Amino acid sequence: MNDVEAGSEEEWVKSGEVRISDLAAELGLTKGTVSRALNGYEDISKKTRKRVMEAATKRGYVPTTQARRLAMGLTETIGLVLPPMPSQPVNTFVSEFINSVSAALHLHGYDLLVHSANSEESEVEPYRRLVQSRKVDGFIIFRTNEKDPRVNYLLNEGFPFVTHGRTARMADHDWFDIDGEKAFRDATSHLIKLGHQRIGFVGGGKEFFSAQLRLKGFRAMLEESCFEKVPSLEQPGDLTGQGGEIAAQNLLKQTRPPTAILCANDATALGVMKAARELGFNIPEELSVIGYDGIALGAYIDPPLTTLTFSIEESGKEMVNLLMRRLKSPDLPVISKLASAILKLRGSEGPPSSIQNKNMENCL
Amino acid sequence: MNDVEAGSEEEWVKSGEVRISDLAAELGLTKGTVSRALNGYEDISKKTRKRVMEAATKRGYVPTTQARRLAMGLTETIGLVLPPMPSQPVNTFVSEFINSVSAALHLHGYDLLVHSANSEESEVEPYRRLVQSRKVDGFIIFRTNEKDPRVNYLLNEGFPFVTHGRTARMADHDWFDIDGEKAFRDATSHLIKLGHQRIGFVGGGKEFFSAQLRLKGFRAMLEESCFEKVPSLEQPGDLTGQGGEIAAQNLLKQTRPPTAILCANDATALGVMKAARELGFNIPEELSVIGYDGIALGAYIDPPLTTLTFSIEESGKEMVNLLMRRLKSPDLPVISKLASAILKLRGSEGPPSSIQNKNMENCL
DNA sequence: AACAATGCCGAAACCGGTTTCGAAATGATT
DNA sequence: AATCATTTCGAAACCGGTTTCGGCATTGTT
Repeated sequence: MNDVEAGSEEEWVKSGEVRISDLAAELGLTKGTVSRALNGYEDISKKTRKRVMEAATKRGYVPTTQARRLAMGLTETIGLVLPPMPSQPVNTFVSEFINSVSAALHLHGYDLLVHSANSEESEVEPYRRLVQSRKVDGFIIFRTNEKDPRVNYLLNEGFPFVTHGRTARMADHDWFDIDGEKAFRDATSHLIKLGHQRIGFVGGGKEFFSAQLRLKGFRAMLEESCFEKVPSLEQPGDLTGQGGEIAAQNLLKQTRPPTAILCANDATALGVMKAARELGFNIPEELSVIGYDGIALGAYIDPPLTTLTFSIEESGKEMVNLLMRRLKSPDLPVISKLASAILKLRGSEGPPSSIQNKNMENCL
Repeated sequence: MNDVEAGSEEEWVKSGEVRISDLAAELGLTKGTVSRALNGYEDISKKTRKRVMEAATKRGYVPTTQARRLAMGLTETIGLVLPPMPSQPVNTFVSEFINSVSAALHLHGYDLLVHSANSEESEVEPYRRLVQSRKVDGFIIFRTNEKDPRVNYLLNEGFPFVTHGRTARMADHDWFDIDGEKAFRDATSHLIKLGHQRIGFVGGGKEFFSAQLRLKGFRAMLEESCFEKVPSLEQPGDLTGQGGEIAAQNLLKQTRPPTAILCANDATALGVMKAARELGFNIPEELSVIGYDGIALGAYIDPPLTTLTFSIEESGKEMVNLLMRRLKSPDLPVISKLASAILKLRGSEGPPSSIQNKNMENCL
């Protein structure tokens, strides 16, 4: 049923042409009274309130947002600054994240202002501008670095925000994060149980705190399982496909290449798989690969990418909850929320082709 | 160089604490004069203007956006409503698009308001709300349908907008689009030159105008090349990976399956490739596959996906240009811009394994 | 020196709401 | 019936800017 057509019934009133003063004049009231009637003040008689409400709906009155915001001294808008995107293979996270954040904000009557970062200027510049011009009441920050200038700026300014991911100053601000450490313990454990003895890891740069935590989980599980440390099996990356390719080449050209590679994210894993193919490694028979992010597309490649996945929708919701709490009561102690990722087996991992020596039992 | 640290120099002034009235009082002027001085009015002496400007920068004065907007009667904000995303495999387009639109808007002093569509309510509801509450001055619409309720609503309302993609009412509104018809003529031509005799096509639903245009280009090139029409080689899809899988099964299980399949987008192509693998078709030896969208990830799969690609950044820029023009002069005639996609060969297509009969020359 | 033309700025209205304060009307109490 | 408490609404200030209009001071003209 298409309810929007040529649209010419009786006296068609263009949306938003009626102001509160019009309504007041029509009802023989002052705009102050009309405002209070509509906003549920107690000092308005039931009869008057009803009259006002009915007139408002009949005339299609909707308060002008700008005026309301000016009067109330708030913007009801949250800012989200997109970090510069160096043509990453998979940005599916971003759009889904924006979508979930926007939806969650909407439930609270807030809007989402999306700003793009200009890679030529300082990272904090967009934040500074938005704060100074008072365009937003708070920020949603994602893809945090350990030392994050954005976080420092906003903390210093006393401006509300929530991060997706932890920072060095995580004790000073609200944050939401996925427990990447536990996730990689799980994934590593899974590979060990499959019989892998040499497991590689491709991380992100040191600046990505979350990638560091994933590395930490990887190491912890290896140590728990009495694996000896092999530094050459830990390769840095940059969370892109290209970085994954380079790292995989470094790993697979070794005399004793790993039989499995854990990747700090799915983009990296795709690069790793590409490099592995080019070097003649069959996946998963000769090389197991596990990613992190759970991008839907991973299910469509060959073999489908086993990955650690989490709910982006939940992330958005939780972050908005934290932020709304902060906006309501700026002086509450900081809180945080840690959600867990689950290992989604899809086929890019399996037992190693030749289990050289089953010495994993001598632990304990 | 981290310029944001503990930040305590002399008298640190919190951003945005100074109002225009403060500035005026400090200078012994009225706020009207200060406002005109800052906004370049001609009736301000050079001396005074300089004084005002210097005081403004020294005190870090930035006008409060809400107040300015209310006074000037515009929002300087453009709305972008995300269509409901049924967990599509590849939404990379969306985030890149948002990024480029946001950047382009910023050059004109405009902000981007991103709104998510609630799948439970009517498609136009978010637009209606944004219009009525006067939160935006115009819209960017993408993923248009041939009969598009959003377009109808906004046209009826006389509200400015630009679409990415054409509609049945394309003569009545500004639009930007990629020439999908030409793109698919090119791709089809490429396959024909490679020697393919039976070419399949997996489209989108009838509601996707752009997918229909791609089909049109496909058909046109076949006809030009004197191919006979084979309806069973044209399969409907839904622009998702799953749709591609189903369509591919329908195509490949035929007694004489096609040796190449053109897909209306990359997500579909991924589904097609997945189904082909499962049915034992080697790509590209036994089946060529070509997609559309140019998602970066296509370069990482095996074989890398040949696709029709275009510049999302250019799309965003052009659309913003069209919209800004419309906002400045609402009564100008509608204009449109058609950009072209280019065929990016990556490896998922090649000559058919057995060139059954070379009868393509008998055309002309 | 008288007068018109500019240059420059103050005063005030305005944008469209919200919120505080006080007064009038009503109802309850003694 | 006089007093007090309550309900209900009007009046006005306010949010922080922009823009129009008018007047004073200065300069230019004859």
